[in-house]
Order: sequence, then structure tokens, then C-alpha cells
Amino acid sequence: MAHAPPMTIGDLAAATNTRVETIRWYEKVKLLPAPERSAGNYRLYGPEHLRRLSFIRRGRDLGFTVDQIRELLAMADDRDRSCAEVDTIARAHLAQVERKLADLTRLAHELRDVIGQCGCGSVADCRIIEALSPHGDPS
Amino acid sequence: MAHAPPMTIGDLAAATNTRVETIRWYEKVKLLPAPERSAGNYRLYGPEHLRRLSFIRRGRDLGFTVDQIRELLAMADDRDRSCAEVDTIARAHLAQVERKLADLTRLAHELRDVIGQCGCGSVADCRIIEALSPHGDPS
DNA sequence: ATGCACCCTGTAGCAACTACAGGGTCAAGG
DNA sequence: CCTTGACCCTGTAGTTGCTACAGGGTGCAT
Repeated sequence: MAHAPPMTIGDLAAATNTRVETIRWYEKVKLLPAPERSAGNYRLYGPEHLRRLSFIRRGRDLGFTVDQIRELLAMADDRDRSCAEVDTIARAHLAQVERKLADLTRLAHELRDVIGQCGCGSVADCRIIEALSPHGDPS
Repeated sequence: MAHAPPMTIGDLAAATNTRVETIRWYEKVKLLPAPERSAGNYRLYGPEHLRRLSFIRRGRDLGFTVDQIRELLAMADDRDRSCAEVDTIARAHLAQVERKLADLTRLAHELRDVIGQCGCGSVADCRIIEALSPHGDPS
């Protein structure tokens, strides 16, 4: 178990299932610290970068915004701090997800209603178009 | 029932619960035709604009993209055409909504799991942070 | 030495708006 | 008549989270 050699940006991308451009973008917006450079000006990443990027990706998969992840990272770095703030962010995010879920559920119902009524005749009496048209005003 | 006087952009915005800037943007991207202008260069809208904008807004509320609405509007204008294409767009959209719904449902489950385990101690043993950290690598 | 895969910076684009800045217009009140 | 304030105009830049070039340089194998 010798300590691993540094990774290029392509290696890191492959290891985290991230695009190279996305990694550079994370660096620009200061989610990921700028790594050292090789003689030829290539970025060289170590295991700490790998850990941090994995954290970011997992957070994004869970739907946290970049700003929320920035906060979570700052807290994770300050290990003695209370976990209550972390909990607050996570709960706020869950509430938002649940709101979106409710909206989409309602939406799917409405769409299914509208689609179910379509007899696929001509547009002139299409129920879908009618459902979109202003209430009580055909033509 | 005399025919209504033309509306200003502000009137139209109020009538459709839309922002003034959004209406101008719809005009720029050719969702809404450019209306006539007053002597003082104000936009003047008639009932046809009101109908069309209501259609657009309802479509947006149902989650159709601007491009989809453009297609739907083109079809709605061509009243003899078959309604099958309209049905296709609506079904494709419903399928997309259902996919998003499934994703969000999974997400909400994961978030609830993670949050449920948080004892709100210090960050050092926060389960939320841990859940985000790379598999099998504390520190 | 020449190809090829990879890396670099910087900029522009996507969706669907939103938010100004820096002006012009119009009706009412003093 | 003049001012005040609410409205309107155009044009540009910002938002979120990337993605896609263009126009170059690097590194390794043949």
C-alpha cells in the first residue's frame, strides 16, 4: 500500500464519473481547491481531492444545490461544530423535494386527464388543445 | 358588449398573472406576436393576444417547454389537422413527468433515511455528512 | 518525427426567465 | 403650466449547473 501517485484530471473524472469540464468548473466556483500543477501545467490531484469530489457528486445526486454543498463542506471541515446546522439544511432540502413531488403528482394527474379524453380526431375538437385554451373561449 | 379597448402590457400582465418582462421575452422568442403600438410607442394588445398568452401560461403551468408550446400553438392554429401529433407531444411530456416523479420519490426516501439517523451531536459523527462521504473512508 | 490522446485557457451557449440602467410617456394634482 | 409618480421603452447582464467548442500545448509510443 504505497501512497498513490497523483491523478490527472482525466483520471479523477473517470474515478468519480464526472466530466473533465465539470471538474474545472467546480474549481472555478471554488467547490474544489486548485490542485498543484506538473511541469507541463497539468493539474495533479491527490486522494483528498478524490474524497472531496466524491462528496460533491453524491450531494448533487441527492439534489443539493452547489451553494448547499458549499455549506455542507464548510461544516464537514469543522468537525467539532454541532451537527444541527447540517440537519437544518438537509431538512429544508427534503421539504423542498416534497413540495416539488406534490406539484409533479398533481401535474401528472392533470396530464393524464387531458390525454385520456383525446379521441384523436381533428384539432378542431381536440380536448388537449381545449384544455389549454382559455376557459370558455373556443375559436 | 362593445368591443374592449386595447390593453397595455401591464393590463395584460395583470390579466394573466405574468410579469411584464416575461411578456416582452415571449415576444422576442416569437411565442407571442408583436402587437401594434400607440403614438407613444406603447404596446397595445387585443383579446387575441390575451387568449394566446393564456394558452401559453396554462401550458407552462402544465410543464410544457417553450418549444413544445410553440408546436402546440402551430397545431392549434391549423384546425383541420389531425390531433394525433398533439396527443404524441402530450404523452411524451407525461412520460417525462413520470420519470422525474420516480426520481424524486427515490430521492425523498434517501433523504428521509439520512435525516432520520441524525442524532444532532457534533459534525464528527454526523450521519448526514457520513452518508455524503465516500464509501468506507472516514477522516 | 509524427501521430494521437490527452491537457490547457477562455468564451459562448442552454432554459426560461429576472433585474437592472437609463431613458420616454401620460394623467392627475397644485 | 409644471411637477410628481406610475407606468412604458430598449438593451444588456445575471441566474443555475453545467456543456461545447476554438485554438492552442504536452507526453508517449512508433
